[in-house]
Amino acid sequence: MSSSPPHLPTSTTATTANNNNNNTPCSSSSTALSKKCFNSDCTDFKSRNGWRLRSGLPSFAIDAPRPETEVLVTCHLVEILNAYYECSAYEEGSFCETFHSRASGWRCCESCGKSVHCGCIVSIQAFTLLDAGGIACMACARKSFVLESNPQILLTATSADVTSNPAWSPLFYHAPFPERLKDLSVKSWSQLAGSGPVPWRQAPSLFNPSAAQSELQTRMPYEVDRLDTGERFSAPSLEKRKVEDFSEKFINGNLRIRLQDIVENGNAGIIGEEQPQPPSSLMEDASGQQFGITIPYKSISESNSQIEGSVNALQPAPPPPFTKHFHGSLHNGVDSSVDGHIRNGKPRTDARGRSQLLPRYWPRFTDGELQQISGNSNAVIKPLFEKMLSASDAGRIGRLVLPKKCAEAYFPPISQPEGLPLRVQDSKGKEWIFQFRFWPNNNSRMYVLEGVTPCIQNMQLQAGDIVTFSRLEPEGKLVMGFRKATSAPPSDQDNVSEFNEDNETSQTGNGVSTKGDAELDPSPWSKVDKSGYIAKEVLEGKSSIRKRKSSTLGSKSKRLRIENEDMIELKLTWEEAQGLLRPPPDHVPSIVAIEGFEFEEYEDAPVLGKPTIFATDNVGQKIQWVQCEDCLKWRKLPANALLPSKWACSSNTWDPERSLCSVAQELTAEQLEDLLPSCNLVVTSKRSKDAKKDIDRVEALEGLDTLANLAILGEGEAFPASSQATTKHPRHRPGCSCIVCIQPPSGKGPKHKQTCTCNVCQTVKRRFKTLMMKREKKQSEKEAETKQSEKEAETTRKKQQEPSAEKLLDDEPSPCSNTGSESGSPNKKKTASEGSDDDPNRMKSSTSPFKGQIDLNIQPEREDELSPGSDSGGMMRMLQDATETYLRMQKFLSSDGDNNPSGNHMLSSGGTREKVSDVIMLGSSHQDADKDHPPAFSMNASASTPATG
DNA sequence: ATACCGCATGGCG
DNA sequence: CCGCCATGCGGTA
Repeated sequence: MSSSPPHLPTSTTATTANNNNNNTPCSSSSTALSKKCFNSDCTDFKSRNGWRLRSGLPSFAIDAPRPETEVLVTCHLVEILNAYYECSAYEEGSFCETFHSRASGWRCCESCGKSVHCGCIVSIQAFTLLDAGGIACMACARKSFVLESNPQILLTATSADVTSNPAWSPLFYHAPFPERLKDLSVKSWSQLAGSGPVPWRQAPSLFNPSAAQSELQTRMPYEVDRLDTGERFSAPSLEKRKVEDFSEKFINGNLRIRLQDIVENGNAGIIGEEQPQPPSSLMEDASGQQFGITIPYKSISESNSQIEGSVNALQPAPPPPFTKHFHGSLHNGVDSSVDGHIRNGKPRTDARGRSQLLPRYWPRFTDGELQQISGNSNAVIKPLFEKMLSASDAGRIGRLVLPKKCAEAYFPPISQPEGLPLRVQDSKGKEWIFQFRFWPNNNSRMYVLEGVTPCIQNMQLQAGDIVTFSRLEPEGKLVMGFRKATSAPPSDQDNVSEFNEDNETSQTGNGVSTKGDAELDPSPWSKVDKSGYIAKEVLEGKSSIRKRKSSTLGSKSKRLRIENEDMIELKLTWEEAQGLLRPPPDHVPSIVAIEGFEFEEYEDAPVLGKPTIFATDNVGQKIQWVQCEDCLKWRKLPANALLPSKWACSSNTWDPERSLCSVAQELTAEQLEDLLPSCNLVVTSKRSKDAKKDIDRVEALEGLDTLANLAILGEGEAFPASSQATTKHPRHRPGCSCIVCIQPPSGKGPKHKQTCTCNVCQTVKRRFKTLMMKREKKQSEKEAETKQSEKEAETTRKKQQEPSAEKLLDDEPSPCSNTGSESGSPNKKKTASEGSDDDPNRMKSSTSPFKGQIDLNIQPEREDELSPGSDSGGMMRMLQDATETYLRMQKFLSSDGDNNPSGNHMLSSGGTREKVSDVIMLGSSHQDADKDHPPAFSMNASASTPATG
């Protein structure tokens, strides 16, 4: 199997392009890009996100413009196949005007006369093809974009030169269109799709080779029949639904193309058709226009030369001896060839039936597949359909469920359930005989191929792989090929990669390879795509297909849409996260550009920057607040100050006066309080202000930490992080900082030893440590709050003179006694919760199985999120560190004025909340009898005395 | 018990 | 609501 792009940028082509053109702005390496925009007019070239060819070739593998005859091709390809046009002009859609200005392909809007370049990825959304011929710019088209009322408009398409290149359509799968263009592109695509490159329509001559041949002889080499369907287009848009809606209108409404008219008159205004390419090979198949194009458009003749020229130019070799005419046969939906397929008194397939073959069954043969199918013969290959193997199909039952319409359209008619044996040749030329039959099913039929197991096994197919059916003309032999599943979650045959940009292993095998199985990827599912998606997890075996509809477009589409949204979200946060990366001290990073991304490369691991709080001071100057590691005081720094992860007052070179921890904090507690929420981070706490402030801070840190996490992920994973799709549970969104998400996908990459000091591992460790510290802090705060609550409760009770009703459950250290004193750090003891506990806070603090111990030690046990045994080794060490930090924090908080004494967190909410006593009780008992007043904690002045031994 | 066959069921578009 | 089809399931060999 050729893993190289069989379509256009075959490796040969790409290589040739690179070799032949000294202007190649880049090396052939995929990792070292020069940064020159092909657009000579570009003045705003920046490193922007590009995408990778499905072949895995660098997206810039296609060369810069070449001689005029190739310009179109080249530019299209370049545009289509790569994102090298990364200038703003490209993104803004003005690329054509700046780059294509001297190229052919310009047309004028029939309405306003505006020149529009027809045939590049940028312009594709800018015009629509008029039914009557010519184009209309989108502005004009929209004016009359009343589909139902104006059947004239629709059929958009690309200009002839574009339509000649079926490869461009896939671009929509990949092109990182600016969001604002998406809708437009979708619409355009819809139209384009509607005009649809459908090489593959009903094969009236399927079992009538002569008919096919005659047709072939009367048609252009690249001619392809137009389908009177709106469904036979690949729907690369991000929202297939739109496309489908459109197609429905297309089919059912006035937009329906009158194929017959087109065919007969040749000028029905329908432009070229485009072969829906297998998404897995979209990019590779730029030269696959052998599917042909029918361009009844008046300019077809003039375009044909271009087309052919383009094709030839793109092919690694001169036009193959064979012509893979993917001619569709003419039919108006009731062609005679299927007239014999009468079942139940009605035509076997009516026009609509044939025209409504689901896109997922569209054949998406790659050039390589076709070539290999045809071998060196002059056979004409007619791709019929393809189907992704379901678990059932690939299972041992040996029955391959055939899409009904496909079966009825392309397989011999059968009238008896027993069907008939069907001889099928596999990609290696081996012949198999399957029983083609059907089952009555709900007044319908369910077609199956029986006895496919040997073949399936022979081809080493599994669920998720795709079997393709094609036909050799004129002999009419059925050929069954296959395509190993893409590395991406293929999920569906149509639009397998609507968004996924993974192109590297898009075709791990194709069933038409004649090179034997050796080239088959033995574990196609284990491949990890660029986005980190582990297909194996998704589609491995039956489980992946188990949910039978999970592989349908819809669900996948939704999922992908979500992922796409996530990608956007992640991208944003990624950028933010980037801001947290700091070079190691005294390190000057070298800048490397990888696929459009600029990276600072450090010899040492970059460190996570100290999270800071950006603000604007009273004079309007942008500043940031950073907290000293040691004294926990907040210091004001210039906004542009880059801080290491560890920062202390002593590093305050910006404000020498405050470079000592002893210097008072500039920020008042109130200011800090105001400041912290300004982080725009979620504050869910309903606690008192004092508590809230700290919570906020924690939240802020958490948020930052999450960002840092992204950095971690980005660091460890392939860039760009924004394209990473999580294979984690849906709950784990990008940015999720849970322990699961911060781990590299299982099975991905080499295992990291515990002693590994790689960036990822170190970062993860840091992350864990930070996590622990945060939790320590939280816990401590809760403890303090709880204790305070108890104190107040005690006080209240004392005041109420009900002390005797309380039962001492446990000793509790006094947080008050050690305020501002490290030496007084309490050996807090938790009280076991007895009876009901309406106080959620206390509930939490009471859940510890540990009593009478330093609460910090029980932290890991209390943390649901953390498995106690998850890191038994370093846990205590981290906890010790955390403890130190916590103590410092306590000290800081306590000494930071009266506004936020940590021990004074009043739990203000909750009607049953305990009042806080300011009296330390020794040996007093809790009042647990009263369920409305859950037992309060008693305080033990003897903090060092554990209650439990 | 197992495999196969044929049909039924139900999710989903 | 309907049709498709993935899969379940009972009957049979």
